[in-house]
Amino acid sequence: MNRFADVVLPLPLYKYFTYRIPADWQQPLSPGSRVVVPFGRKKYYTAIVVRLHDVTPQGYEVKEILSLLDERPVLRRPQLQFWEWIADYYLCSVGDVYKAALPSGLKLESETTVTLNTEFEEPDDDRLKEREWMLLAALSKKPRMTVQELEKESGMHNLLPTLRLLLEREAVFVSEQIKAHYRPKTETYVRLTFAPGDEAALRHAFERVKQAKKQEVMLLSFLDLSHFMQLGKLCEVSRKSLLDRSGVSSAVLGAMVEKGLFETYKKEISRFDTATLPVGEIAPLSELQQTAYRQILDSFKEHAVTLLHGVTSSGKTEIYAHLIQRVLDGGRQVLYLVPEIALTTQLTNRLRKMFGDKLVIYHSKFSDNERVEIWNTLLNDRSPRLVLGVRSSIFLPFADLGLVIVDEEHETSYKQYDPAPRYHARNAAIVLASMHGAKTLLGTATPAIETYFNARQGKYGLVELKHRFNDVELPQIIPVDVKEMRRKNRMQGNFTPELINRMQTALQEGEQVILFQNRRGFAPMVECKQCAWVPKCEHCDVSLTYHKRYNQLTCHYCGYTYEIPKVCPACGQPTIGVMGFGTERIEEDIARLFPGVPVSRMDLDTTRSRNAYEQIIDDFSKGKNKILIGTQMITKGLDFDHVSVVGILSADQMMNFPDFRAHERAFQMMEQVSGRAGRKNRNGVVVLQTSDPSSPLIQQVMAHDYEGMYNRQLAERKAFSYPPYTRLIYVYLKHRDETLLQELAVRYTTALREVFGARVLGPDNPPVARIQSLYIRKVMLKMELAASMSRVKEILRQVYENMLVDDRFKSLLLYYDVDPL
DNA sequence: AGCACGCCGACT
DNA sequence: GTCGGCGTGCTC
Repeated sequence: MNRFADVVLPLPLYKYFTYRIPADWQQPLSPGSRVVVPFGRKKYYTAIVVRLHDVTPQGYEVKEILSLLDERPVLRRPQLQFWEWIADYYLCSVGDVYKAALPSGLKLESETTVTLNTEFEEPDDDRLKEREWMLLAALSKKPRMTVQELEKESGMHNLLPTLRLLLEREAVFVSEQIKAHYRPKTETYVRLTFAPGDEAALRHAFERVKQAKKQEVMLLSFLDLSHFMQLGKLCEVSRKSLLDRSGVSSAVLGAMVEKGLFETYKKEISRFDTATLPVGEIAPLSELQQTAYRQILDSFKEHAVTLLHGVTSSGKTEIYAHLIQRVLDGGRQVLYLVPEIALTTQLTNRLRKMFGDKLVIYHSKFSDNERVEIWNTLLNDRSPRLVLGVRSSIFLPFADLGLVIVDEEHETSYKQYDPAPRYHARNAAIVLASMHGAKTLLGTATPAIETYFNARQGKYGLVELKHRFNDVELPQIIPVDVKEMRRKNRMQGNFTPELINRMQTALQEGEQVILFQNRRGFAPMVECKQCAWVPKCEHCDVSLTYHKRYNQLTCHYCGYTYEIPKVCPACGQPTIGVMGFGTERIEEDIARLFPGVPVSRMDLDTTRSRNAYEQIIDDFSKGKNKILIGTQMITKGLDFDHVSVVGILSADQMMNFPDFRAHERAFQMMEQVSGRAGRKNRNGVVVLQTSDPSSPLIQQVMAHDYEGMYNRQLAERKAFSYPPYTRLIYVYLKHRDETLLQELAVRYTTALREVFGARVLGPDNPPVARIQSLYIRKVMLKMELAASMSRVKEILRQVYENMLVDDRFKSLLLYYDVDPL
């Protein structure tokens, strides 16, 4: 047996730590197992064994593993390798990945608890100090507390020095408790104290309850529920169901337990409904879907990744279902990734009907206990399963993936932005799939430009579905010139007469309306009130952001600043101003324009709770509300049958967003919301309010011309060296002293520039310049595709090392965002 | 990430 | 003079 184990700790540390395996351990340790190890002076962490060896470490004293938590590893084979890939690619520590990957119920952490010594008396010659007094007073309220609780209770900070003094006096005791988060759910069960089928004992039991009517009822109920007479059956009944069935109080049951007829015990149960569900039929595919299905299978023969580009409502889900069925039949597992907001009951119910209990759902709103159960379910068997999950479900312990589906692959919520690991679940899933020898299918109506580029280059396979299911037509899009309406003074709040009229007609006919308002931008922008001209950066082709503090315009790509022009360069009028936002105003406008019409709003504010989102959707699809106002959220995976009008309140806000992906995003959003109009044999209309109806993007949206948008964007990306022609890495620097931060950021950027030249942009002062009292600077790196990423990362590490020569640099917080969105 | 050690300003 | 604030370094 090996003597040492290298482990990952759930900390942002860029190395593995070596511990001694206790010599007397009988059970063999294996990589992927959890062990509890001491770390630092007093902490204990759950670490994961990465490898075992016999090389005695030099230069420090090795500590011993405290305990082994698992008989069998909690990770399956490619998982550690997958973690290492993510850490390496996204420039973070494996510990960061570990933290994100494992449900916290599987990560025990030590916690210091403080206990009051009741024997303690204050000595006369060495009085307690005030802080000591206060601490003891707080502790006397509850003689046993964690340090965190004590901090809260006493209202004091920095307790540890005081606590140490008290410890020396033996006024308190402290101990490290290892806290297990996961608690299996239990239920009380009841069984008879004699074996099933023991007729004599049963007769005797009836004798004993003859005098007690209620007890007799309970006994009969038990026999009924437990099928006592059927031999070979396990005779147990949950306490709850027994009480329900018999209609007798729990006191009666208690009396029978006293008599020694019944015994009760706790049993671990699943938090999920485990009733075996019938596996339903999957609807046959239409001819077009059938063709696409075959094309996908063909494509998989040559490509590990295939893009299914199918217009909205073309029935992609049915195609997925058939592919899933095929893989499950082959005995392998499937991961079906969806963006957070697309995981609706509409979708889960459909899949439940098709795949019954083979379907496992993994949602961020599940409690931690539920997540542990899902983890264990996958860990404990390798049967074919379909996992429907959000971003983080790529970390589940799959036994044998045969297929990964990434639905709505263009969705930006697949990228984790904060905290580390800053990974893209679509791209990571592709790597995961290849580690399993599985295929990946990316599906969307509006592919990310990077993805479509890969497909066009032949790196991915490409299958297109250009028609909607049942030949429903794509909605008609009517652009309305807001600028003109404003000039003619015909706007009513944010609404053009065209939109109001369309809404009126729809409502009169009993139809519903969806209004789409892009999320309130956090980057203030400047525009010409007269002609809607928006200033752009000469070098980056990106709208400029307005910095109130300096009364300047900045490009948040290259950091270049501009003065605000006094008159508009386009129309010559002195009408330049900061763009207004009016999210809540929409609701007010509606109340005035359509008094009495029931409205609901769906955005981050109104969907915080676990059920609010479902509730809003449910109310709307049942017709309780007639108008739904929403942000991006409403664009996802929702099928409403009575929506005939979709209003896009301001295309400008999306198009002018200070981001090189603004047009791509705007197109995707508009195309996706349009898809909500007119389903079920009816055509819908989309009213698109814009100040520039003739702009190419608006034209492309009108024609549902993804290709056109793609080609035009690609040309711009090439001209300005953006992805997919380059790879981006952002370096974030944070410090609470802004002057120092600025100085160091400039020095860091200069150092990077010495190596990478013009590929380095910045430092930029992002619009959200301060988070939690830390100021932020952002440095951008644009690398050619041909550049060796490992080399680039090596240089980044090197430059950072070199900077550390200056002591002040050590207090700087630095992290990377690879392939940022 | 914590946690301990060590050096400086606001109180006794 | 002491105490507690906070910057810095280390953790197998």
